[in-house]
Amino acid sequence: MNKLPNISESELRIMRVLWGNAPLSAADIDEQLQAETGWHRKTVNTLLSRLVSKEAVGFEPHRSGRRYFPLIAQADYSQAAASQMIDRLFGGRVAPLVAHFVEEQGLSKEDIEELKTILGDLSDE
Amino acid sequence: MNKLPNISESELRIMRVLWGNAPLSAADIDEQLQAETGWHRKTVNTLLSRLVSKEAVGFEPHRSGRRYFPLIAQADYSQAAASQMIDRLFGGRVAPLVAHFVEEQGLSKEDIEELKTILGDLSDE
DNA sequence: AGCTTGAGATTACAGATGTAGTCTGACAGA
DNA sequence: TCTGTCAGACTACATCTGTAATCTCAAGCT
Repeated sequence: MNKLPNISESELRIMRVLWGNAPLSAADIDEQLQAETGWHRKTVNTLLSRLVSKEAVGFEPHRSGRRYFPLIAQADYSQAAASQMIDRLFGGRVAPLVAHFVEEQGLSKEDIEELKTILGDLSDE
Repeated sequence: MNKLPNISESELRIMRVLWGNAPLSAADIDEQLQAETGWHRKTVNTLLSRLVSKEAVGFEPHRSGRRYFPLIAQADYSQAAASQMIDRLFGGRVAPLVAHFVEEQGLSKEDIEELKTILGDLSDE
């Protein structure tokens, strides 16, 4: 089981763009992040290089540039990050997190429905 | 609403000790962390200073030393960290996180029961 | 009154991170 | 073919982190 690389906050923004829509050129990514971050093109470039060396992102040549795409799945990364957080802050259990969340910001209707469905399915087995 | 300070991974270990049992001297903390981390006393000391300057930890003089205690509540910190993570990785919704968790590692009986209770209470309102 | 000792303050130093600037080489025109 | 341009490579640099080592000063021992 190859360990997932550490991805920093800024790098994660790039990953989110790529997870949403890949492959993309550096320019495409930059454009999509402009509104959100205002970063310089070079910044996007640096982050891409770092992600490539971490093997979190890959690329293929395309015309006179490259197309980048994620090498690690969003689901895998999210799951790993979430369970790390849950271990560190909630003793490895999900329920306390949900409880916290409910108290502080409440759940949306969709969340409630979805959770009920999930729990219902579990009871069936 | 005063922003919670950023607490790094190592600093968080100190916080967890203090959340579990405060006030404590630096030596007490060091002792409790020995098994887990093997850190040098000086390391614990540095981390404590950093936490004090971030105002995450406070202290009072005691004999020829100090007693440290947390200035931010575990619940507040956990909640903030969790919702940040949920925003970044799951678009701000809890259900997808739980769904992921279920798929990857399943839920304990307690989790299931607790979640049902939480959801049940919500439906009552 | 010196000397040792332990607590906290200050300094160290390498690797990660945020955020670019500069260098270089290939393609697009003039 | 010379030249400007744009992508990517390499370099920069301040801050944050992890992990200590050294400095300083007060309390206690002799």
